[in-house]
Amino acid sequence: MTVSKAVDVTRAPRPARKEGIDNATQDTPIQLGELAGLLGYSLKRAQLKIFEDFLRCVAPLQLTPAQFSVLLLLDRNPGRNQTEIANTLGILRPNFVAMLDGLESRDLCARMRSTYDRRSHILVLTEKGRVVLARAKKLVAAKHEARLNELLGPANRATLLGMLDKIAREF
Amino acid sequence: MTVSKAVDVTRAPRPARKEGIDNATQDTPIQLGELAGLLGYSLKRAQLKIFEDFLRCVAPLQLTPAQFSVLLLLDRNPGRNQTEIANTLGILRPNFVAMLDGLESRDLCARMRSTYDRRSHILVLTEKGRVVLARAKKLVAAKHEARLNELLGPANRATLLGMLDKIAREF
DNA sequence: TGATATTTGATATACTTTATAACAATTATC
DNA sequence: GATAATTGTTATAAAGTATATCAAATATCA
Repeated sequence: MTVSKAVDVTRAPRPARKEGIDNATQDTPIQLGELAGLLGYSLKRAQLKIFEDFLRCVAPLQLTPAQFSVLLLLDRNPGRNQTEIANTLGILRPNFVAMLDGLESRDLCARMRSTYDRRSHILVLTEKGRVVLARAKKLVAAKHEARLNELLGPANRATLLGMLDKIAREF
Repeated sequence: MTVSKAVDVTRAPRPARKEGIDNATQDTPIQLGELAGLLGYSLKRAQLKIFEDFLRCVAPLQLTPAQFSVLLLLDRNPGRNQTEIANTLGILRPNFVAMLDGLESRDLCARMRSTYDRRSHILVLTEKGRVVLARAKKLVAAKHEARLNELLGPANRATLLGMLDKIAREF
């Protein structure tokens, strides 16, 4: 229904050539044009690639990047509640509930009512959570980040990280 | 229901101090820890920031980054069909249909049946589409990319772009 | 040539991510 | 002590992303 009437887009029907403009360009690669200079475009494509690789590397542990980041934060910051962890990661509190449900049902972390503010749930890693996190760290370092180092070199990798952090913080 | 029993996580109830571990850490900023060294994490945060800014800068034209990228490709690559454009942008063909419906309903582009392969829809920018794209390019260059140049400097921006492209292509 | 396979755009559908409003329980404020 | 704010939660919706399937059209090849 959104399809317009059939129109010949070829500049002119040339009987001598068998192909119109749409066929003539078929073997030519599509030009990205100014898209190749757009930082946001490259950023998005690179991010997708890196998340794909992260998922592959850590597949044996069935952890997404977001789940891994939660476990990391819980390990480094004991005694924090849901709101604090979610805010730090840019996760909205309502969405963090289901995410924690998943981690808790796998016995990777636990919620405990704070005795000082009974509204809060203090988040802690379980023993299994610590084990899984340790394994995940090793996989990420040995497979994921190592592959990045191989591609960019340590110095470039550090430079890249610095610029990305600057954008994330100051932009 | 997923909430575990109330447990006091404070190491020991010390009567002399009014605050347990969960309260004592409340004024301390959360430590990102190794999260700060994870490229994927910084990449994601930076990408979100950049897309937010893109949306702000181009808000008068009501274009998302994805829509902008489609218009750019159509302008540079006349005579291509939906599959070619969608594949280039990493958009799945079924999802590209609704996206094109939106652009076509705003008279920014049009589908035309190819006379050489009547299965295909040749995509073309409308006159309005060209005008809107030109305005969008100016907004992006003058506001969005200019701000990035200000933050990073032209040389660093080019370096960043190069590394992101390398990741997107070779990783 | 004609039967079979492939391609194209489209529909239906589902899952994930992200976003907002509202609620009960609890705590803070004045 | 009344009112406001916070916490975790539920419900819900809008995007984004993914797969299977279909009819029409084209390609393949025996």
